[in-house]
Amino acid sequence: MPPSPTQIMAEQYDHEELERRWRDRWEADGLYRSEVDWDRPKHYALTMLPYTSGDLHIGHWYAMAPSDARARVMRMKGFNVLFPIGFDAFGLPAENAAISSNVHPAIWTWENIERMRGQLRTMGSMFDWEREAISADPSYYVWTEWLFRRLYEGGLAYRGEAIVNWSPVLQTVLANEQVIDGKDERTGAPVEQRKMEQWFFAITKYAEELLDFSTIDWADPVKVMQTNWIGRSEGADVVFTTEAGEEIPVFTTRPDTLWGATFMVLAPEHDLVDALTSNDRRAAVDEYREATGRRSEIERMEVDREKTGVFTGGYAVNPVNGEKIPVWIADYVLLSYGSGAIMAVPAHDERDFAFARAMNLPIVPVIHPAEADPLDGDTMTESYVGPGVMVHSGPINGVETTDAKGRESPSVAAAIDWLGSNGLGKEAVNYRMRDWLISRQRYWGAPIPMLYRADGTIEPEQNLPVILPEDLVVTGGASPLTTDEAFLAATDSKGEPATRETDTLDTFMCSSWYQYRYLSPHFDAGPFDPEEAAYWLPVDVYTGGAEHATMHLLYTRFFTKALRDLGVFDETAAVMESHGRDPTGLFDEPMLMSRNQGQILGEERTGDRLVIAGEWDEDRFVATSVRVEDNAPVDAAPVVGELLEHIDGSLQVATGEGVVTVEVPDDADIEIPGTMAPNEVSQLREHVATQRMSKSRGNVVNPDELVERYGADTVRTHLMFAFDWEKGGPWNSHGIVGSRRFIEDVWKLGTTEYEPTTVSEDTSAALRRLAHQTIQKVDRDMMAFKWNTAVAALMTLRNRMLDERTSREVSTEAWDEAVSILLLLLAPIAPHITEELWHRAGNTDSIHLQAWPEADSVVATDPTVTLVVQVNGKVRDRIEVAPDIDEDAATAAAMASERIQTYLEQGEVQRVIARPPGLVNIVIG
RNA sequence: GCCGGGAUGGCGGAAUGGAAGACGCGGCGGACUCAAAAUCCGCUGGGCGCAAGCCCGUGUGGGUUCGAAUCCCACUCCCGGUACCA
Repeated sequence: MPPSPTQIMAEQYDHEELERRWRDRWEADGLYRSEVDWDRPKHYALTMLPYTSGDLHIGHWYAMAPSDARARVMRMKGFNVLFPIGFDAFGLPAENAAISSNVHPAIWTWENIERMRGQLRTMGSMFDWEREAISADPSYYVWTEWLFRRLYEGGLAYRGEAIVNWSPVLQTVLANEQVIDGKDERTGAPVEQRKMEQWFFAITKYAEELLDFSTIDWADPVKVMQTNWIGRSEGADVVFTTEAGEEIPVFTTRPDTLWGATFMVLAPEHDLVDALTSNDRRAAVDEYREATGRRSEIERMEVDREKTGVFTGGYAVNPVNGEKIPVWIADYVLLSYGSGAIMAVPAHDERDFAFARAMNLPIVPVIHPAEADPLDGDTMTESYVGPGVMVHSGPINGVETTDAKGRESPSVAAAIDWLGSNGLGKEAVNYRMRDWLISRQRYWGAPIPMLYRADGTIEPEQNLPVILPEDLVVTGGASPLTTDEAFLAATDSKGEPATRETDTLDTFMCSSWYQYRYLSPHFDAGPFDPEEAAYWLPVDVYTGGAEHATMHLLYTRFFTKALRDLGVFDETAAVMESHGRDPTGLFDEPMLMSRNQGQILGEERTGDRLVIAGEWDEDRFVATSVRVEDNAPVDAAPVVGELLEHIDGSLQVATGEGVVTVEVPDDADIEIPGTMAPNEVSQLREHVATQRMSKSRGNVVNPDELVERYGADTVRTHLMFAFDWEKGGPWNSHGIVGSRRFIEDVWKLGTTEYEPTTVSEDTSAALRRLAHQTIQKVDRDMMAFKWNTAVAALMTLRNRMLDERTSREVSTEAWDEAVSILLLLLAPIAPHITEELWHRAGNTDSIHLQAWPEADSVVATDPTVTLVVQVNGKVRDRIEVAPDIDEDAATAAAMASERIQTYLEQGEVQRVIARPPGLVNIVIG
């Protein structure tokens, strides 16, 4: 028997040679250059730009490869696609590297970019590198500065006060992550909460508009989180007065309970605390304020925490009834929320109640609960927040109160109206969201282009850019900008000497507008070229980490709205109109659609199994020898188990009976098979739990090694296949072989000749049916960001094709069509191998320039479907029926089923639920 | 604490009111091989049964429904964010 074509040895799949060859070819051909073409529909796909952390890790691939694949599908669907990349290059880690490794932030950053570029290229993504933008490049940050100036001139940037982490030892401000337990992580010195002058953006002016998501398709959880973050609440501003006549404004959502206010609480940092504090209370107040400075905001907001606070000795007058009430300070009141002061109504507020009970303050109920006895302030055990009728409340006595918020509740409406007509307060809306603090007392960031004149006035620098000097040394103390004479010396617009601002900009500002810089990174007449922007804007689909839900994704929305109002898009709108594109609403939001992936965590790793000899010394075990042995039985030595942790020469070992602490003296024998003697304790492998990858944990998965071993196509396919993308999860190094086998099978299918023996029309039709169903499935899933099921559908097609290659019953036409569909659908996911096989099949132009396959719905329709027959909800039979079967016929078929008969005899048929063609449920009783 | 998300075989996951476990990893059995790897074929949620088949099963406890992994209520644990990590 002559060898069948399938038996001919297929050419070896050499991923390395093939992938490199095609990447070079694509680059030489300019395959991924995106240029404005008003005759074609555009698609701007964007993946969050990476921070220049050093090496790309698997998480970057996880974020970018699917994003790239989807952009490729859009391109095959006929869109002119822009898919750019760049680097978020300013930020704290560069300064940390400067301190720990004595390398300048600029050098560290540019070297990292160089390395990351190379790594990104191996991904085979369709990035248009000619649009690369880097936020730390002067050609970029000149426009960051320029935009700051526009916001300042437009009244959206202002100087204000904020509390910062101040390290008295380092004489600088620390990031929250640098503060551990109230201490500086580097020096261990206590950190103070200090009020400082800072620059802010007035994002709260846009709070209302930011609550409107009606024009964008973003993930629901993000919309909910942003809505809660903004935290709109309705109520009233009411002014209390101190005995000295100073005003204490408060915001309250419950102005109807003003008559129940029995005390006030100010944030310990509140400006009036000093004035209110009596001499005999000063020591206690000062001590409490200092203690508060050591607590984080998260700690302070914990509702369940035991309430603390001190009396200032001062009193305020309740404007509604003229009563004198004591003023306290407590850390549960935050300076940054509302006015930093509250009226306390312990009878009807949970936290106020807890505070009043803890401090023995009076509790006066002003709501008579519906359908219950009146409340008694002395005996209540918890605050009452439900509906009822107002009592002891002067003009609003007898008014109903409900669970509704704001004016919806009659009592709140009545109180607001009464306060208004008596000039004691007015209706107000408060937001939890604060203005955006953009000042950083740091070196490695875009300079804030402002000048301080000798007379104390300020003005923006007109000569941009303000270049960040790169000849300074980062010490970890105060920013070197604050002492650099050459940087500080400036000239104002009148030619007078002035001093430069030394704060730099929050890196979130750099990343709030990068989607615009990508359009024309070399454009020097503005932040972006209106000719490009008019065509490409807005971003059609944005993907990135779910961890950016509130901050980055809110900031970038604000930024776009602000730029719109400042007229930055006016010229772009004019260009749009000249091309017949209506710009209405196109600059209200930066990204029309947004979806977010989860995080890839480090792989869980078991520690070495240790066999330890020695003897017990009370509750610890002192080792004479430690041996690594994978399958050692539990009774091989006194202590046998997995190494969990290694701390200062002692080992934590998980044995069958719990965790044992093992002391390992210097003279103990240590034996690790497969390593060179002498062995040391430090060579033992500890257990690593799944958690975020970091260099210090040693659990970073390096994509370079995976690419070298399996090829970029396999790595891309696997990342899209092995996870629920929106969820993420721990990396598992074992599963990738399955994706590699899939790619190898595709190689086999694409490189071996197919020749049928006896063609079966049914088998051919069945393969065609599956191929066209696969088109439907893959198309739907890729559009819906369900990469894993798209790849699974392709694997299913692969499985069937391998079967039919053996059966040889499929016609050549059906076979060739299936191969072509498989390659075209896989091309966006595995761009290299599909390009190679496409060319081997005799095509001369790139597979990535082909049209996305369209399913023939007639070919894809199944001739029969399975009807599930249930009795009382349990599956008892399955019958093949026509897909268009009606209710009566389905019921008849189900009742006629042989297997069902025994069940029908067991009782009366009560009901039949028919959901043709899939299900009939017979309820018997 | 607050806001958002999650929990399904040994593992990653699929199924968003109608067949639980698609697809893949791993495992088990077999073929090929002197042998191993690779590859190929078969099986693979748990239990009972010679079998036909039956029972149980989606973090926990309750509920709605003819029918619940999916909807509702209460809870447990895990992940992300919490305003200077990005």
